[in-house]
Amino acid sequence: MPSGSLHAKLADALRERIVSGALAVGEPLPSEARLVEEFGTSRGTVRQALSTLRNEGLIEGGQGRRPIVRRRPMGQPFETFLSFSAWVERSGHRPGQRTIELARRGADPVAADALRLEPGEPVIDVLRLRLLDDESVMLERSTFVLDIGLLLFDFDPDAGSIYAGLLARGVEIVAATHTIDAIAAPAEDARLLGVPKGGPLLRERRTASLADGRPVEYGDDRYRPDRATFTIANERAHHLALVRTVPETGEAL
Amino acid sequence: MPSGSLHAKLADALRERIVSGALAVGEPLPSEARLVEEFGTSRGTVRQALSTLRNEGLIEGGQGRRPIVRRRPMGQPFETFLSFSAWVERSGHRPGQRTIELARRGADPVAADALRLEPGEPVIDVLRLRLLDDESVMLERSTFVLDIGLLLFDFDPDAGSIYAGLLARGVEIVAATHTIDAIAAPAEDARLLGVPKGGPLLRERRTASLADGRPVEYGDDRYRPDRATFTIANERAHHLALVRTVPETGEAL
DNA sequence: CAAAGAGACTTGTACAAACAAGTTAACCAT
DNA sequence: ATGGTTAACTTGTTTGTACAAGTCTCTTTG
Repeated sequence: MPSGSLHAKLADALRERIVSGALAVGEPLPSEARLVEEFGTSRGTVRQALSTLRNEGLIEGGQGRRPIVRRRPMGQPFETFLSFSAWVERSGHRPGQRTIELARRGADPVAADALRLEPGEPVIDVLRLRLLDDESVMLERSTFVLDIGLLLFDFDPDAGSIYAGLLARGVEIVAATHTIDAIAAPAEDARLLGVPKGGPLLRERRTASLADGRPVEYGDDRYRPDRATFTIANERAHHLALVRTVPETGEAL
Repeated sequence: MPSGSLHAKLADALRERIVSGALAVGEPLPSEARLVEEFGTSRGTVRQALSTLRNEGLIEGGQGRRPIVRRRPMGQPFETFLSFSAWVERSGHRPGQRTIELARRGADPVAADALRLEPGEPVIDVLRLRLLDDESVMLERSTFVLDIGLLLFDFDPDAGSIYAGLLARGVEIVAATHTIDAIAAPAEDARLLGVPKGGPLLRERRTASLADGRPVEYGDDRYRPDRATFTIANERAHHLALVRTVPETGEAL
């Protein structure tokens, strides 16, 4: 999918060589002069493409030294993090889901706050049990704003990813904030997930937004702690928007 | 600290206007033509500086529209995430610590694996109770490789951040991998943190490395779940190296 | 044999020019 | 007033040139 501009096409071409293995990890890229020759563009355009790859963390290198391949790009980290199905498939397992409830009701105070609505405003609630190789792994409580949530009635939520379904209908989620903590399993959650009541659950709360910044989904996912963890890699250069926060006293379950 | 090149100085100048508030969040930047006029450089140089800020996530905008200020840069997200003291101070609270143990012993298998050592090789173990406003919040078990760990005997670990002390001695940690999950509190941890035995704890395991990639610290931090959470903001454009993983069966506590 | 130097090669920086393409605001006509 | 068109302004893309600065290799020199 060449994105119109020349430097984008060039970046795509070089990225393709990296993912395909034509350029191995650790190997130096062709010199800028060679790329100019090969693609018939100016050096500025070549440098623009290389800058893109550098920002993606694919290549590194300094002055006087040809840039070298740092690593293979991972498919779509954003998709993977947002979509349970995509994550499970990437891990080499088989995803599944059982929709327990799909309802239209008034927003509870927590979800309303996250979605910038008034408590009681109509929203669509979804309660799904998520499976990994037929084993219960995660309990997902999602709240969608009304106009987006109504789309969920158009397709079978048991079929697969809700995000994929929404995307196919033109709803493009481009940003999300995730908060991760641990809670003691309430009776209902413990029963559905097959863990002891009061035992630890890994919780991820999520607010997902569209390109214009409007939040459209609030989610509360609870994982069996022995089946899921979160991993973050951060480097000094590549500053990550990752923050530990102190919740206000009394806010906890 | 102007970094030599013109475009770097220009980026520094604009960044300074943003952090100082001279350019408010949401406000458009001066047009490229104005910046060319003001700084007396070419447009290419101006665009290079703007590209830097864009990559830092400070500005955003599209064709035909002046870029607008997205947000204030946070001081040093890497430091904040690595250092408990820095995190607590940023949150407006008072950090504290009580060193329970500082010992030289053989590496346990888990730490040895993370540090690429053989089990039993000598390492430095640190066990510290971390306080937030005089309240126990986190239990930190760190294992340092020998040459780095020996430096810890030179300064008082109760004084403050170990990272700050190491940095002052020329040990610069530039990369880290964090894994977050939830566990049930063992008896000893429960007693030290003042939580019920078997209740949920938020655990962060960490491997920190130097610039050359050598891992020098393995850490296992356990938080009271009502006093700490992890928050991640990710956007489609700004791909984050953030991955959920499925731990192997039987690996859990 | 080792160290120093020269030269070729490479990437980084900076300037200049021109056109493409999107946005905004003013203007005119209905 | 409203709608559409135009014109000015803005950022995006591309090419060209020139020099600075770092890296590497080969050769010369001690």
